Amino acid sequence: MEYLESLNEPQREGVINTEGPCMIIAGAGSGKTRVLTFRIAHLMHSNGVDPFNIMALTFTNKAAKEMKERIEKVVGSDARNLWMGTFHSVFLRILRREADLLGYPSSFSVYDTDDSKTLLRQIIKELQLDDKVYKPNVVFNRISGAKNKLISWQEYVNNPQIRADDELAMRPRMGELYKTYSDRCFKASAMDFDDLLFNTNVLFRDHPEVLHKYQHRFRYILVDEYQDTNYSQYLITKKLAAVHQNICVVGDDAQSIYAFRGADIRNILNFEKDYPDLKVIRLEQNYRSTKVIVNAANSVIANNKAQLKKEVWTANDEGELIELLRANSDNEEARLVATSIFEQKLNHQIKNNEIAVLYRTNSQSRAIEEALRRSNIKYKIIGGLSFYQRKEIKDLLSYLRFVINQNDEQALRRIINLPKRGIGQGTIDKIVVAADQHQVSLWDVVSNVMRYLNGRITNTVDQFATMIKSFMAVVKKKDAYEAASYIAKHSGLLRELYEDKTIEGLNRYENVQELLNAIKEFVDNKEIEDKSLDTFLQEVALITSVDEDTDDDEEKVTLMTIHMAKGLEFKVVYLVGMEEDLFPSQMMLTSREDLEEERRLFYVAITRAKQKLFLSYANTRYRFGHLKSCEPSRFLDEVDPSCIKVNKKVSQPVEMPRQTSHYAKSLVSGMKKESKPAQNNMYTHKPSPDFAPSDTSNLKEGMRVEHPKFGFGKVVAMDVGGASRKAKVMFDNFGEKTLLLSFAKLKIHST
DNA sequence: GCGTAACCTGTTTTT
DNA sequence: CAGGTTACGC
Repeated sequence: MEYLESLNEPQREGVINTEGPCMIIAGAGSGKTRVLTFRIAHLMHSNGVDPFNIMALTFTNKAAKEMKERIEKVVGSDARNLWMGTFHSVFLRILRREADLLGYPSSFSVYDTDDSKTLLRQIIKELQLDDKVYKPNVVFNRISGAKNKLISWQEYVNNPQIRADDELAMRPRMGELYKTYSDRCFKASAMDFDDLLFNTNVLFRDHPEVLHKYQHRFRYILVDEYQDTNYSQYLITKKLAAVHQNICVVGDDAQSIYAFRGADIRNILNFEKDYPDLKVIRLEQNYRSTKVIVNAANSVIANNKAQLKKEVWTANDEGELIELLRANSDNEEARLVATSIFEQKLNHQIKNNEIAVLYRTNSQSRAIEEALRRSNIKYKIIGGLSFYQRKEIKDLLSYLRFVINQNDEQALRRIINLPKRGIGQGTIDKIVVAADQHQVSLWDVVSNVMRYLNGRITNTVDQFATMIKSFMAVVKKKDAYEAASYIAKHSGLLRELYEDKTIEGLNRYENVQELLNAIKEFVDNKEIEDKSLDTFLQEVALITSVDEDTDDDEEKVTLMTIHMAKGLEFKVVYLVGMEEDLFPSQMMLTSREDLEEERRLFYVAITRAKQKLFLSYANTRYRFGHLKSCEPSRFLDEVDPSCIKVNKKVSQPVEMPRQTSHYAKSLVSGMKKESKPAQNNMYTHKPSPDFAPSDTSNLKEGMRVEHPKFGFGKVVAMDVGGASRKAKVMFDNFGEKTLLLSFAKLKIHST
């Protein structure tokens, strides 16, 4: 096998140890994808395994596609028969096939996060609950969290611990919301993202014969990015692998950054317990980055307690030192980055597409964009609002969805008055009431409106129903493209957009055309047999922004969040906004685990760089409309100082905020970092490990409170200016701070 | 039912 | 500050 020649020893082990459970701990840049690719190729090529018997789960559809292409290069077109994709897409496929066992039609809809939250907003309103207490976001996260831990609504309402938690959080009716939400989704023949995994578990639990079928079919199971799987995903793979035990997980605990989405790092930390004869392989040699970058990353991650033992090293050159750019404002930071990029291109012949600017939050992209535009540097932004989340796209998709699945309530509500046809909130309410009274679906009422309602609007509603019925007929006869363009034209959506001559309207029109083009491409694809609209919708449900094709032929600097950068690499990386409260994010500072996840995020950012890393921070930044002073991030202190060079080119003296971190102080005084951290700074206050923020609705002047970062303090004033609820607190060590109460996490200690 | 204007509120990451 | 929501007048 000539491909084995190009691998180092542990990599080869990872490729040829195909039988039995196997865990590959792959440090950043250690050639993980290569090993995975070759492992699959080896299975097929040398061991003669039918690709039909292999399931490979990846983190994004894009990763799956790329890996498939790479495997194809080694073993040929056989690779197409591999089951490869994200957990969501692979099990969506299985669920469609087995849907009737769960009481769903196989054409069920998939609700995205938007649909879910809209539905929750409706339910909260219907139950007459206060949406300030039951914030759709909070409720959604709570339900999502439960589902990811495989807690059904029945178990949820019957669990005294959970009930106590909800009551403590002043949200006693959460279980009811969970139940209603589940009911409504089921009635709408819809599953949300979490349901796809949850219901797969239900399917395997309640239908042993189905589980059995897939257990025997998938003799080899591979899971990439295992550190980012949640309990639900963990159990699916465990069950599927139970018979053959040929499970191979690949991951890096140091790069687990999705706990907020339910990822459980313990899945990888405890993997050994499930499979006592587990073969553990460590890929510790980094082929990607310079020594400086590897050392810096190691020095940072060493601060985390929860991690698997591993030592990443590299035989690469020492490389250039990391540069620290200091700016007085976010705009100046952006200018410094732009200037530096210009210099890199000029002096080191670096191309645009070898450069990335990474940030913690999407909102930080603005300043950078502006500066790059002014410097005539081409750039592209990855992430943010995805194509499939745009209003006009969701509008047309809702039409298509509804024509396929008339139970889809969210889709119906979206399109019934779009474009405006005089069916307003009042009419919709009447329809809902009628449907409820007669115990029929909304579509039953709409399609037989004369039977259930009377009055002026029945005519309009009836016209709408007739239109939908005609669409349903078209879909039966035509392929996806013809059906979709017919619907786009005859629904009036295209006309409305066409008549909008503003630049935005033009854009939207083009976007819809683009969607139609995508459908055309789907129809023209020779590999797909079934060209119905139905099939297209199934494919499209799980497409996300990462998967979208970006015009790579053009040379552009890449701008994205650190999360999006996982799995990518660039010669030169700029990590901007290295400020306390921003990175680590102030929302993540309540527990040690949270801080460790932020630190892993920092680790991911550093290790994206192959040759050169720039870190930057600003002393002031616009945050929610106001200019705020910022302090350098504590993370800067954690980077091995011998890896950093402070950029001397900053002309203006750096104005320091009142509370400066140790690192900032050492910069001012020109001291080396060996000196002790200053007393009374943020490191000295450690919130108790069980720091649970109190409910602050009764917060009053004079109360003594604890803040996870600023420590203890006393409330000196309430409701200071502005519309939002704010409190002014005098902290023992940090002076006076004004905190936004909806946002700040405070623990009340005494009155 | 619809459009406008005043008003409110919030800030993380995304399959 | 900006985007979303509500209230009100037509």
